[in-house]
Amino acid sequence: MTGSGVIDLTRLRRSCARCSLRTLCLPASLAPGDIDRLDRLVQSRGPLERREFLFHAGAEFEALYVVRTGSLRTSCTTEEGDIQVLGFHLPGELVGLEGLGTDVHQCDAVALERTTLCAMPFRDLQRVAAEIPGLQRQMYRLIGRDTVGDQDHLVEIGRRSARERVALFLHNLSTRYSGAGYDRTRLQLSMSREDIANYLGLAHETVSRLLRTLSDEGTIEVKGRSLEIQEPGRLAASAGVAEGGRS
Amino acid sequence: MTGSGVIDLTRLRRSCARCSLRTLCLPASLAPGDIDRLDRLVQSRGPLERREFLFHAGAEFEALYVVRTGSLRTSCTTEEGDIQVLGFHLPGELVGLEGLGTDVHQCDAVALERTTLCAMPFRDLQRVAAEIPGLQRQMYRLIGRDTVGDQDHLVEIGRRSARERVALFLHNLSTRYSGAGYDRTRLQLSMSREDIANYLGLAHETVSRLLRTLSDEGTIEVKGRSLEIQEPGRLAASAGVAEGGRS
DNA sequence: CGCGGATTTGACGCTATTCAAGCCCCGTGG
DNA sequence: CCACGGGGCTTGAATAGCGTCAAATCCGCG
Repeated sequence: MTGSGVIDLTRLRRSCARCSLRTLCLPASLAPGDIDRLDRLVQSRGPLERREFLFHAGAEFEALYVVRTGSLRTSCTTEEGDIQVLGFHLPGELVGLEGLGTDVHQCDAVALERTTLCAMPFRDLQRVAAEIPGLQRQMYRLIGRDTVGDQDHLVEIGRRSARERVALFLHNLSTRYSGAGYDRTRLQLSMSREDIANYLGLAHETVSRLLRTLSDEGTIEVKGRSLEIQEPGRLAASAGVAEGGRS
Repeated sequence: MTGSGVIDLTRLRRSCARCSLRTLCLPASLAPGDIDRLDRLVQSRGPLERREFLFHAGAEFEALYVVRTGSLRTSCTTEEGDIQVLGFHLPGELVGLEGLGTDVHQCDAVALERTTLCAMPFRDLQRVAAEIPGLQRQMYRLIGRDTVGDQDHLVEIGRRSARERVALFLHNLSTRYSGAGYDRTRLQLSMSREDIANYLGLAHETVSRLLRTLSDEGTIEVKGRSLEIQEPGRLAASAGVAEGGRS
């Protein structure tokens, strides 16, 4: 599991206090002493290689994870064997919440590229959070953010045309990446067209076609999985949102 | 549903310990003494009449709510003014979680019929939960259940035919109602066809047509908003799930 | 260099939407 | 008590948008 980047990772891992994602993550607005306590329970996890699973549906829920670098896909498989992609998890975002209710993970989580994470064993986290109100509060914030993310997903795929879905998807990705400190106009997609299609409730051919349409219009430029947003305003308009809006 | 009226309700409200929903709700697996503490912070709310709002998007997040009797619809409005129905909330289910992240409600919540609720001021709840591990644990369970509910919704509307969506919707309603102690075969729909359509990402005409189809097949019997499931097995099959399955 | 999976593109058909009209149910007021 | 009105629901017909199937091309990787 802990592949070849150990040294790097260890350094990165050393402390939440120095983590570039700390304002997005659990340490946000914690006192230095409290961050130290949190630090002691956070475990490095990974790197996971592409296609490697973080957990499977049915596995015991042991920890919450935050993506540090890379990305994951969560999905569940229906009885007929077809897959519904539930979400993509980018740096600074939480993974594993769905296990909270039953202590068993309800979906699969798989790395889309080389991915590093922080694991927070839930039992320990709970114990420490009970003593640090700010940490408790921040956990709830992350949970709330996650809930709102699910809502956004619903808004993406309910009663919208395929074109709007694709545009909204790109717009949301851009917003989320920029929140984690990445360039908001250049996206390196880590998921396949099939994944996107499945996430949006479309056929992968449709996704492909619509990327081309948006590209022909000059809104974006696509080359394989690298994508540049050339006209953010037009993209937002195609998505049916005000520029910079949340969903 | 719970008997005929007000007296019953008042008595029920008196204490979580006697509430018929307690095993679904926060008191689950709490010691009697702890239930008393919880009791002291829980406030009765309502009844809300049909069309009355519990909160609006943008309102300050003050409390979590659990539906006691009746039902609510949560929805959000996009910039173009069209509505996405996010969820229906039945007895024993949580409302208001989406406010957790930002301290501001992200959607509207409106009663679909006469509805009573328990309100748990979040500040107090947090304080007490910090001292009662079992309560904290149960809060997480409810949150997890909510997350899984959102996932189910996604599975309902992603990559499924209209027919499957409608069947799955009814199947889920039936499962949820029976979890709260109601008859699993007789449903009294509190939401309009329009609401259902919006929830499922369909046109209301389509919902109407498919209810008729299922009815013609003898799977269900529909008369306005009262609905009887005559062939649960066939309904589950139409929904594409194993009978009794979760989603 | 060549294989296999991912992506693109085209042609065609079906499903669900849209538009339009009529109906039913229920509450309201005469 | 019945007539009226209106919103919700149903039904029909025509259309468009998206899915399906099929084939070609691209690309990364061994």
